[in-house]
Amino acid sequence: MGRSPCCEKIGLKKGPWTPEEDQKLLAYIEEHGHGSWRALPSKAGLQRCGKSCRLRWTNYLRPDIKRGKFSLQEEQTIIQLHALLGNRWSAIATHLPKRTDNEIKNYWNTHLKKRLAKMGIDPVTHKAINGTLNSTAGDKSAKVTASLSHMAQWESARLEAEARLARESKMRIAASTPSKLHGHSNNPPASTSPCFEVLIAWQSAKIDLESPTSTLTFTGSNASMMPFSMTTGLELSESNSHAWQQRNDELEGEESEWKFISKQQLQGLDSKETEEHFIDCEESWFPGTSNIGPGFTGMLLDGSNVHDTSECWGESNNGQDEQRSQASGDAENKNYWNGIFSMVNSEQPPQPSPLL
DNA sequence: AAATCTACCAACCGCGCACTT
DNA sequence: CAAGTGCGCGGTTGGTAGATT
Repeated sequence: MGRSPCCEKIGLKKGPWTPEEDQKLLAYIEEHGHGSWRALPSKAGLQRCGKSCRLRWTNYLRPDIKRGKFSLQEEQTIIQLHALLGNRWSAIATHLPKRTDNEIKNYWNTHLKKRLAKMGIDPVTHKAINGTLNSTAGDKSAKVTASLSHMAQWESARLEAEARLARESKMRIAASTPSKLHGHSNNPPASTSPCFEVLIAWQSAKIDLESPTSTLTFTGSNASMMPFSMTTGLELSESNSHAWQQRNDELEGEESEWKFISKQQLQGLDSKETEEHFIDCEESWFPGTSNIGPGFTGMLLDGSNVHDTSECWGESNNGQDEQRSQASGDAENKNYWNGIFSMVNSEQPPQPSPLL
């Protein structure tokens, strides 16, 4: 289908924004919200395309933007998430509060990509280039690659859930308390808790988990197996509740330490409390995750870490102890996903990677 | 001092998706 | 269902400042 230009190009200014233009845009959005970007420039008295205004706002003028040098932790997060997600900068940006996708993309292209290349790591695949890295890491590369593939798959599912939450949250906010500064798709408002729904998505997905190496797809249809509907937030019919509880009970034996949040627990919490509750319970959901290690980057770059994390992710020790491996399969599966979850959502500073 | 190179990053462009008509 | 519209995303470009020759 053909596409009309986003705005009349004739007579519209391009190029760097002046302080006066910034001031106009800022003042207008602070007073009215951005509303329709297409209509904004004329209303705000700007000779700019709406798209340009949106870009200027989201990448520069927004008040919740952190500028300046990236910290080591931020760098590591970017590398780890890039290994998981590839060039999905907006998705990566959701894990780096106050950083924009554009800024992250620029930083990757100008700094991190080159640095990885220098270290002998392919910045696209995050794999060693022709055995540049030590042999231990090379030996594990197949496992790492397989894990990567699954992590990316599951992270995509997780992001779907996050995106859905953001949309619904936005709608709820719009319906209840009109907010002037709405529509920050790159960085969902801090007051919402992706963590909550994300955990549900992870939990529901886990139910279908066969093994860490299984090839499965998660399309969100698993919502029916969740303790409450993804689409309605905290709703749960009695029948579904019962069915869920049954499923929960079935899993209880082998998954005893996996905690499920009851409807009553959920309803008794407001959003903030809910978030805090989940922060609190994260430890019990994912016991021992604080010792996951230096994260994916470390695993990629450091052979010793490969060993450590492969244990966390449920890799058996090369069939050396088949029986024990079989018996501990469930626990390993659990640790596998615990490790991924911990890496992606961990709030604690990762240990410095030896090669960074 | 001037010319050239390099790095950086704000901004632009085109595409695709979701929603509306 | 098709066309139109708005918006977000990712790739790319172009201007500028600093470094080097």
